Amino acid sequence: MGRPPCCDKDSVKKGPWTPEEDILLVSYIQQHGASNWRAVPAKTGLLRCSKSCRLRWTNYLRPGIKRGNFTEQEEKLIIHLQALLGNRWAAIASYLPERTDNDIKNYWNTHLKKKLQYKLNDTSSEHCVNVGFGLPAVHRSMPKSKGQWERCLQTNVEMAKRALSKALSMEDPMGSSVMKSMKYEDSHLPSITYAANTENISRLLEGWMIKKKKVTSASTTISPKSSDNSSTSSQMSMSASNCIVSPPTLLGLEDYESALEGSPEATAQGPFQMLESWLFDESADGEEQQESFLSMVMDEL
DNA sequence: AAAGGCGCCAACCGCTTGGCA
DNA sequence: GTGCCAAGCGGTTGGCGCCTT
Repeated sequence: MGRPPCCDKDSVKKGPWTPEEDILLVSYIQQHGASNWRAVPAKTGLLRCSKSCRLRWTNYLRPGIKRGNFTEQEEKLIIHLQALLGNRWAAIASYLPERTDNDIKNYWNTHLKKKLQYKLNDTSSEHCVNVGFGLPAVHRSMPKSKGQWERCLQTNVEMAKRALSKALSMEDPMGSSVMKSMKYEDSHLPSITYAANTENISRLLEGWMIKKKKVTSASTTISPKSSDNSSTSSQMSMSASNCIVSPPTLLGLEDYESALEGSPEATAQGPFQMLESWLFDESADGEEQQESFLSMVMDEL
């Protein structure tokens, strides 16, 4: 007994979406909002399953999505965040306004992973941690012996902290530009580079975006993707924002904490203290701490 | 010019999570 | 407490286009 299919597979269309389908979906969502996906195929007449509709909207049609080449800044931020969070693409995407988790995941798998592997091969393999900025996830480069493993872990934690520090640093043009763009996103619209087949849709949505932007521009809360351009897309990214507070899951919490005890950085003052408790203390109110951490960082900018 | 290889990315699959009755 | 359903998420796949021979 396998899992039942999410939809009636015989009558469901698969493969690339046509512009006509896109328009049907967009106009439905304009009228009814992006909720109750199960009803979407029936109401729109689309021969697609609800999941497919949701995915199409989330990844390509929703306003405010930037497509095309990743900037160097975005690339660096992805690398840093991947080192911190692992393959939690939704969490990473929550720090990159305008990019979807799918996009980031694809970019990581096709470009960044290879790039980093190449760099790693270039550098010495004698140290247990070849992890600088741009390293794979913390849990990836685990040496075999326990002593090595612990040293490695400590270094990784420190690296991760440094990576975030760099990403958030005022001095670092990348960090500041990213954070500032998060803060002031509402004041200047990004250059949207939709793929050819969605260009028309984006034009179609333009008026709607402007209308929605007026409603949301009052919001000044600093949290990942908090300044999404539309109320609908805010809805869509809500879950992604919510999930960023969990610590990496492949290593035990105790391991992280014991590793931190041995690290001089563990006693660091300022934002890192909050970052650490945010990262490592699951029992705490993570969301609240995350908010205050980010607010603190933003205040410093 | 043609064929095969390869990389990229849109879309799918299926597991997990959260909400509700 | 339990089961069901909808939605979220990450891994994987398949097709298309570009590159190389």
